Amino acid sequence: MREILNITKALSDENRIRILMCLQAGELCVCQIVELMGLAPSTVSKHLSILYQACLVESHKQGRWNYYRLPGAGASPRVQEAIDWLRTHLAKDPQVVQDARQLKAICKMDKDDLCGTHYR
Amino acid sequence: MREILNITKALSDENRIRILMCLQAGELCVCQIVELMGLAPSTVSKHLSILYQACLVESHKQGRWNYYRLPGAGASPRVQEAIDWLRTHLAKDPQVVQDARQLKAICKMDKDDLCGTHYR
DNA sequence: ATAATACTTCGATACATGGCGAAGTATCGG
DNA sequence: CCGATACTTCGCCATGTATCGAAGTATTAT
Repeated sequence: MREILNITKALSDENRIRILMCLQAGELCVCQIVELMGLAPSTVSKHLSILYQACLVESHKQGRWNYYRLPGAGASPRVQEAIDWLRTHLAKDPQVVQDARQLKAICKMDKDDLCGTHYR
Repeated sequence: MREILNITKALSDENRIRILMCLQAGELCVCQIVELMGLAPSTVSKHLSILYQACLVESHKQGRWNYYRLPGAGASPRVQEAIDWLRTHLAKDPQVVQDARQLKAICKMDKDDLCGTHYR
């Protein structure tokens, strides 16, 4: 029950769902997600940690950058099915489609420039 | 997105998930759910209205009793899949199993006696 | 009608959650 | 080592949510 609730609670916030949907395109580093969502880095970090606790994302550190991605084939069925459910029913969602479009632009930007705009 | 969030928000509370799982056994009237959950009738009513808004339950009135049940075959895939996901991954959950057991006893009780204990 | 029943809605309260900025941590460049 | 970078954690505040009891509504019994 605890694990199921971790998942449903994690999915009960629009911003966290948007983050998950964006990760369909491949792994992203935090600064890219911050840019996309237009939220404070600390807020995004919190969202990511909630998704991580629920096993809805995996992360790995590479130098100064933390990358997050959707869980791989080794993930539990309850997690995979939950993500598949979202993918299926949000594929045409306007917000999700727009995020995917904006994400393409963000991925073309230089990562150093990106982070530079979030901190000073 | 709104509909998906209605569902995930509705499922982000343990008591509401317990209610849904109990309805697998068939439709129940509010007083039976109140007895099972050990919550105030007003609280249960609120939970049921949230589940109803999310289309996760259907209801019909029969005299003074309001019955709630899981959605039928006409329900949207997103709702059916969500409920199936819960069923699958909570089938052996201790709380869910215990609720199912207690529910059998409650269904044998007289409905008038049941409601009599919740109001005065 | 009147009273009782079976809820639902309302109002208040306590706790949980999302948001931010500031401070802390880990890594890299010079 | 020292400063800069890329986060994460902490502390705070505003909003949202779960809960209850009280009041309101609809139906049935007398």
